[in-house]
Amino acid sequence: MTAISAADGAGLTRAERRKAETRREIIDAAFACFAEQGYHATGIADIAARLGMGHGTFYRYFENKRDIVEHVITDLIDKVVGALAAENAPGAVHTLEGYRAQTERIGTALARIFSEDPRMARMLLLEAPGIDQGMGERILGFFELATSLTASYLAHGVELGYLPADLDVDNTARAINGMILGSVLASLQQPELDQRALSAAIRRVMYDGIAAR
Amino acid sequence: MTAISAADGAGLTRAERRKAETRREIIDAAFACFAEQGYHATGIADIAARLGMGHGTFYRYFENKRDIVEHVITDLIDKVVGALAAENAPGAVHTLEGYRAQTERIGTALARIFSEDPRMARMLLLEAPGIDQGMGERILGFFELATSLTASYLAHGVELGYLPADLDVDNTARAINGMILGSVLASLQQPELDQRALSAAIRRVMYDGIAAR
DNA sequence: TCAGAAACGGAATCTAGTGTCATTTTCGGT
DNA sequence: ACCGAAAATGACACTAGATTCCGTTTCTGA
Repeated sequence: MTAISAADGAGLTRAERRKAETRREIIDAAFACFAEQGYHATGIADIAARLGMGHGTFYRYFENKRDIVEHVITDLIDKVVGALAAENAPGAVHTLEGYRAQTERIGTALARIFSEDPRMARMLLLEAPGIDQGMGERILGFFELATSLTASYLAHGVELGYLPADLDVDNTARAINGMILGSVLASLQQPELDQRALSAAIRRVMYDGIAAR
Repeated sequence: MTAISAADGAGLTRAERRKAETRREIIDAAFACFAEQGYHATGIADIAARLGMGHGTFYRYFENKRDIVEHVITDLIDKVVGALAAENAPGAVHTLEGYRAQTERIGTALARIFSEDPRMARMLLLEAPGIDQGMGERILGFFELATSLTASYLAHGVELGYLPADLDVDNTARAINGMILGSVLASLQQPELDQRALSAAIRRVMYDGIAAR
């Protein structure tokens, strides 16, 4: 019990730190494989090969294939949630103008995170739901979470009066999140698409509707 | 050459008609299996068993697993496209009021078709994209198609002046279709959800925006 | 430098499905 | 009722991967 808990980083042995690092590398490699070839089409051997390790080694770090994909997805969801949380909270704004600016920030943040690495959207939207029942539920649950977050933004606006009192908060939240989802999908099929314009179109619909004034 | 081309139905032998019927049954059974257990989790044997036939028989009607799922998806897409086509064409309307009514009809038709059989949405949105690269493209292509259809509706409105001249037709179409997609997803996780209210919320966003007047 | 422990690697094992085929059953016509 | 053709069947051969195992290598600490 010599080197244990040297309090560097977080009280980890050198070995433990290296192990964590390898796990990280495996998660990244697995993400790359899954996103590029698809979950079912990639074997454990592919993941190991990408790191130049024997595939037996893989099992020293993760239980099985299902285990690794679980970690990959958790990782991605955390990233998205983190990006959203980084923008200010529902209650941080008090006027329609402020709210509009906030939605713009959020939209920009999402657009950046997704267009910066298209594999992320591919994995989350195209691959993950079809992995198995459980993963499908998990992705749906994530949407659900996003909906309630958006709903709380809207509810705040209704309370302060800069959004109409009779707004159907939950369903409107679903509609808004749908637009965002649609833009992510659009960027999947046309990566060169102008995200800024798309995001602007969404805000215009949100605030003005489409009718001619 | 006795019974050939008796011109009943469409010039088919009795045997041919029965064969077509069996194909239909297999497609339906396959759809049920794929939607309920997932594509990768269902074997040909499952599909055959559901019809009480030997799995060798399956191969007398379809090439292989990929072949059958292709047919299943084609079938579903045709159904959706059919439901959309049944509503009147982009050019059938000449006022904002008419357009609003048309969107309401379309929304209702979609809501009905999807809530009438939740497996359809499950299959199209959760299962299909992850089957393989090609199927993923196909689903994305379907969204693309939907986008251009919506865009043509919008373009028509801009031309006649009941929609604003500077409307970003393509991106707005993406936003609108996103809302629809969002509502289908929402109904997947909460089947009891009030589609009518959700659809109304979408139209309200579309026409009025969310700002307090 | 050495002994024991932990990490590796990849051959070997196991399992699950796919797709084939020789055999049996059913069908349609006479 | 009988015959050849067509359809159905399910045992079987094969393959692709996932997971396990154990001999080998690399580390760690003294």
